[in-house]
Amino acid sequence: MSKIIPVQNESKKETISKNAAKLFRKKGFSATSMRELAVDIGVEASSLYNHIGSKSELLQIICFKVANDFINQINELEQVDISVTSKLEKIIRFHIHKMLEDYDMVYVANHEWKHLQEPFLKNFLNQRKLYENKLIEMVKLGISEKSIKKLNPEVLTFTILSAVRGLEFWQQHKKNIDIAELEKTMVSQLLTGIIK
Amino acid sequence: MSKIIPVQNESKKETISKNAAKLFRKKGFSATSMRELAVDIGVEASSLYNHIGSKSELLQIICFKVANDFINQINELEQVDISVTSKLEKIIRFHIHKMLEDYDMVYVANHEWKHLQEPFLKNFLNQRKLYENKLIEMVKLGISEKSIKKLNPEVLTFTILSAVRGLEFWQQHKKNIDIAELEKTMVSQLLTGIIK
DNA sequence: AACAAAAACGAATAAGCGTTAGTTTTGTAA
DNA sequence: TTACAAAACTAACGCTTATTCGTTTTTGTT
Repeated sequence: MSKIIPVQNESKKETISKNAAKLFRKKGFSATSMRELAVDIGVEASSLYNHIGSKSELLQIICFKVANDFINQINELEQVDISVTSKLEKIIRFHIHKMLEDYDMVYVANHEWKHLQEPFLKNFLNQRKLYENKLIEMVKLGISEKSIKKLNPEVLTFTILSAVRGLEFWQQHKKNIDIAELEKTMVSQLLTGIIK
Repeated sequence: MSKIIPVQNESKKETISKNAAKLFRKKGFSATSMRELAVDIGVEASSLYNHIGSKSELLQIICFKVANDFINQINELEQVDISVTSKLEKIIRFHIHKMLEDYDMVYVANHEWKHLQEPFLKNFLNQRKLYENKLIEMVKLGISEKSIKKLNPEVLTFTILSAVRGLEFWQQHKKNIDIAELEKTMVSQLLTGIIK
C-alpha cells in the first residue's frame, strides 16, 4: 500500500491517534480492529507497529491528552482572581469549545476509558476525581459566599458536568445553531435556570 | 453445570437479559463474551442458546425495554392537564427513579445502542428522536406561554436530558445522599438555576 | 414407570483478533 | 553509487469469538 502521510506539524503517531479516536468514537474501542484502523490510514495493520506499541497505547494517548487539557485549564483558572460564578461560566464555555474542537478525543475519553489497562485506569480515574473535586470546592466556596444557592454541592457540580459532557449530542443533532447561542443558552440555563 | 434459576415471576430469558445488562454495563457490549455471561449465570455458553437467539438479541431486549418505558411515561404525561413546568419536573423525577432502579439497563440503552444491528438501530434512534421531540414541544409551549425563558428550546431540552442521563455518575459516587435530596436539588437547579 | 419436551452438555466450526517475524521497499545522506 | 535506517510488506502465530451440532441429562406429565 502507500505511506502514512501526516498533516502539517503532526507526527505519524499523532495521525494514527486521531484516526483511532475517530474509530473508537464511532464503533467503540473493543469493536474497532487494528485492521480497520490500518485501512483508514491506508497501510497494512502490521505497519502500524512501527509507530505505536499497541492498540491499548492509542487509548492511553487519547484519554490522557484530554484529561491533561482539562486539568491544565482548571489549574490556570484557580489562579485567576474572579468570582466563583464567573469561573463556573468560563468552565462551561471551555467544555463547549473542547467538545466541539476535539470531539472524537473528548468523546472517547468520556466513554471508553473503562478499557484502559492498569495502572492507567486507576491513574485516569484519579485525575478525573481531582478535577471533580476542584469543581466541588469552587461550588462550596460560592455557597459559603452566598453567591450560590444552598443546595447539595456535589449534586450541583455533577449536574453541570453531566450537562456539558452531554454536548456530544450536538455533533449528532448539529443544525443551524451557532456556538455563541449554544454557549449563551447553556450558561444561562445552568446558572440562572429556565423558569422566568 | 447447574441450571438457570430464575428469580420469582421472571422468565429465564429475563434472567439472562438482566445478567447481560450488568455485564454490558461493566465491560461494554463488544468486550463481553457469551462465555462470561454463561459463567455468571452458572451454565455453559451453548446452553444459553436454548433460551435466546443471539447475543445481539439481548442488546435489543435491553434497549427497547428502556425506550418503551420512557415513551410510555411521556405519552401518559401528555394526557395530564398540568403546567409545562410541572411536567418537566415530573419527567426529571422519572429519569432519576428509572436510573436508580434499572441502572444497568438504562446505562446500556444510553451507551451501547450503537452496537444494535439494522433495522433495530434505526428503529431505536427513531424512538429516541420521538421522545426528544415531544420534550422539545413541551419546552416550546412553555416559552410561548411565557413560563419558560425565551432561549433556544433545543438547547434547553438537551441540557436537561444530558443532566438526567448523567445520573449514572451517582451509582459510582453514591455516598450518603438520599434520593429525595438528589431530586430536589436537580429539579431546583435545572428549573430555577444555581445562582441566588 | 414410561414418555416427551426442555434444557443441559462437550466438541467443533469458521472467522476474526492483536501482534510478531522475516523480508523487501523506500527515503536520505555520504 | 553505496550504505543505512525507517517504514512498508506478506505470512503466520496462538488465541478468542459467537454459534451450531449431536448427544445426554433433567424435568414434568401421564
